[in-house]
Amino acid sequence: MNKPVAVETESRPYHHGDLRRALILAAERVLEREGPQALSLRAVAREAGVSPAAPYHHFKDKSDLMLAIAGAGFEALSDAIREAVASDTQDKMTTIGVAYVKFARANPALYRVMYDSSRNEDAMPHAAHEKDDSGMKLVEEALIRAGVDPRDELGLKMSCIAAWCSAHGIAEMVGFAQFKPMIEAMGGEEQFIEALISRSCRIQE
Amino acid sequence: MNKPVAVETESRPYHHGDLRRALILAAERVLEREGPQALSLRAVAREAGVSPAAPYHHFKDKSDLMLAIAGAGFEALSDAIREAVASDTQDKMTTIGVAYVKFARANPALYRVMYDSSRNEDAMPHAAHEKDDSGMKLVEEALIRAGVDPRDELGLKMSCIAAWCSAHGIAEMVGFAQFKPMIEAMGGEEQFIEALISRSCRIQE
DNA sequence: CCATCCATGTGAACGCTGTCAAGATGATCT
DNA sequence: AGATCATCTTGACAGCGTTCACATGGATGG
Repeated sequence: MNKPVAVETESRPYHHGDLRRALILAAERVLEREGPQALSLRAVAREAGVSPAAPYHHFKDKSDLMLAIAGAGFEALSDAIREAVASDTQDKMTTIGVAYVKFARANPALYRVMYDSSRNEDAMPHAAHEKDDSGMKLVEEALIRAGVDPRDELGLKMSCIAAWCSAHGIAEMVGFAQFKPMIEAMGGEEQFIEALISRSCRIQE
Repeated sequence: MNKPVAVETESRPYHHGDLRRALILAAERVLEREGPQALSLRAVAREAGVSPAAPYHHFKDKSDLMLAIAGAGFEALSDAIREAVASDTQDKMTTIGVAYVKFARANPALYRVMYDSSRNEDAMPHAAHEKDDSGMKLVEEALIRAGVDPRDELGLKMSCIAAWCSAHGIAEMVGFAQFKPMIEAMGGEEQFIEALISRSCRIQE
């Protein structure tokens, strides 16, 4: 009944402990070290120290692996947002938005994987976004605190989605080279992001 | 001594016709027929009826080809926006935004290629976005017409960027499966998009 | 306590990809 | 005409995702 959990970089029994988890961790390592282009199934297996065919006993195919990695990413993102909410600021919506974009900018490769696998359309029924729904809840609360009518369920959800879309768009585009002069004019990326967020996620009455 | 300076509008085809252009057209055909996953250099060459190595005489590498395809896409997008502006509607900003998202939804594979190559960061100096700048101008005009102070250059540009980011975010996320119930609740994708756009791109005074 | 099962590993192979070096082709310029 | 040189082909290489047959060894039941 021995359940070997969390065998990170240490012991390596010839039969692996928890390869599934190890593969996801290895993937994150590869992602950080070499970027999203280099995130091949074989590279992950190599990093984890197993043969290229081994992952197929834990994931249906490559995109299934990516989905798992994305899932871990969404958990981390959710944590980041929760943390941002915990800090006491006045404008919760802006705080959340900035935290979101900052996460994306801090983990660009991971963020890319998260949304690339999300867009696979055919692979969404099992919802890599379950975790993100918790973020959704936080945004709804922030919106209510900001003055949106809590009983207007539809409007609440639409505002939430609109904010999410804006944050995503900003996250993806902040890095564009053509914005560099603009970023300098605003006094740094941080200010640039905050300005965009507060412009986009503002509540309207 | 006729040295045609790599113009893209109407340059003298050298050998067997204008392969460069033919490749871009072939790429768009492949894109429409088989989606962005299938858009390999070899597939494009195959579609154009040349050997896999032929493209290398017209493009530095694959991502260079993608950049050219993306460029054509941005031109088309710019046209779509211009057309939307030409139609007489009251809320120009919403009209532009809806046109933008509709274009992305109508050509999802192309749109993906456009922004994937944009994000390559290292490959941006030669600006696949030149064409999009014309769209930028249109948005600025719409903003001014909507009441933004024309003399506040920085604010104008920031509003423009914010709108662009929102539109991009919406374009990328509308297809997500988890929004399906929401789209139905709004009475169709068209209404859904318009609601999001008008929520995100509204001017604030 | 040993035999057996079966999830989990390996190795080799397939067809695909991007890329390059070397050679063929043929339009253009003196 | 012959020379030049951009263009295109051929053939090769490594790396990719994926599959198959086979090896391994910890858990299970007799």
